[in-house]
Amino acid sequence: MTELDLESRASDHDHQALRLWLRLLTCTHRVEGVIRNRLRQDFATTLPRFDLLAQLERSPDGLSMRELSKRLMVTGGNITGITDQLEREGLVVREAHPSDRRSFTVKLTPSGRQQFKRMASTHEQWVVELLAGWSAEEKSQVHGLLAGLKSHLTNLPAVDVAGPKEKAQ
Amino acid sequence: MTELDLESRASDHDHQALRLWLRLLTCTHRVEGVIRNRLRQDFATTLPRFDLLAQLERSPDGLSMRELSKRLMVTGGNITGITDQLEREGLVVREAHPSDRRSFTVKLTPSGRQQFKRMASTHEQWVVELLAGWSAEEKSQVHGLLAGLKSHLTNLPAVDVAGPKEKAQ
DNA sequence: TATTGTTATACTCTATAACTATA
DNA sequence: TATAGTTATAGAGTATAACAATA
Repeated sequence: MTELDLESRASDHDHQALRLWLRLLTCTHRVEGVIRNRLRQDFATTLPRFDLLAQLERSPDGLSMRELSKRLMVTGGNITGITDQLEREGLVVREAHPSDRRSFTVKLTPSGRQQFKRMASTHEQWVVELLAGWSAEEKSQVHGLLAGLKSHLTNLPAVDVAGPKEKAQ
Repeated sequence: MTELDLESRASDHDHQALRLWLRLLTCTHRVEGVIRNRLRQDFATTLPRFDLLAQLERSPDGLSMRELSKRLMVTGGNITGITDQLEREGLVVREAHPSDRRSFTVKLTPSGRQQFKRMASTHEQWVVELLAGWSAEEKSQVHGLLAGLKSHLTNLPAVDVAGPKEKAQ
């Protein structure tokens, strides 16, 4: 199986960008797949749920549904669904917004915060393990190189960008 | 950094891995999202369909369903579904296997090959454009660095790996 | 009128498992 | 019994659109 991945798609050619992209995709998907599997097996959770909790952990005052939707770059209906699950399980609560009665403030419960911290610490160990193919020096190099790519991607025309369509203006 | 004791250095490296992973994930997802959007808008197709065609393009004698399943690393039922679509659209055909009557050989039709070539060339231009944040020299660096990560990931215990569960033995 | 959030719905992608036909 | 492929089903994960309440 080692040689028969997506990357082999372009192996006959000398197309640098394409070969690089396929290798990048292969590596990222493999790491992501392991993390998804382990989140499910060890914590009975998923990446979007984990990401939502991670956002809340960084915002002790809580976040509105709208703000969560923007940060996770998915549409509101999905945030409603994930929040419903997490609230049922006692990890988060919706609190009434003090001044805007349309809005909720979603917060971690004490138990949710505690559970998330445990998950996050395990998750970080996984990432350390999975990226252990790189030395600290190499990690630093890749991190720097990715900064350049990231800034290039950020300057792309918005029409191309992934995620829900923002209303123009 | 050099001033820190071993313990904080280790912990700093841990955060390094996590930060690097999040940046890697962000960049990859952004590129992937753009490509998915454009495949849908410009060619009314999807990444798995594109990948299946790409495998067939590299195998002029065709591939069995089982072989496609292994190469795309998804289970057989999914290959049946994608192949059904592509066959309905005239891009591929199932041919009887000469000696094994259980098996099909899936091949590109002439029209499918032509259409795929057009898509693949456009797809490559997209990748070139999206990775233009890196110079040729930087692309080459990243490609080399990813080789190290890829080989580390390949040596992970199979139990962790993403994709369908292979029958042990 | 615009915004916040919910509901309903649909589509893609993927997995598991039961099944048929053949080896 | 084992394998190739199909079918059926389920569940993530995501989007769009219509809607109610409120701003």
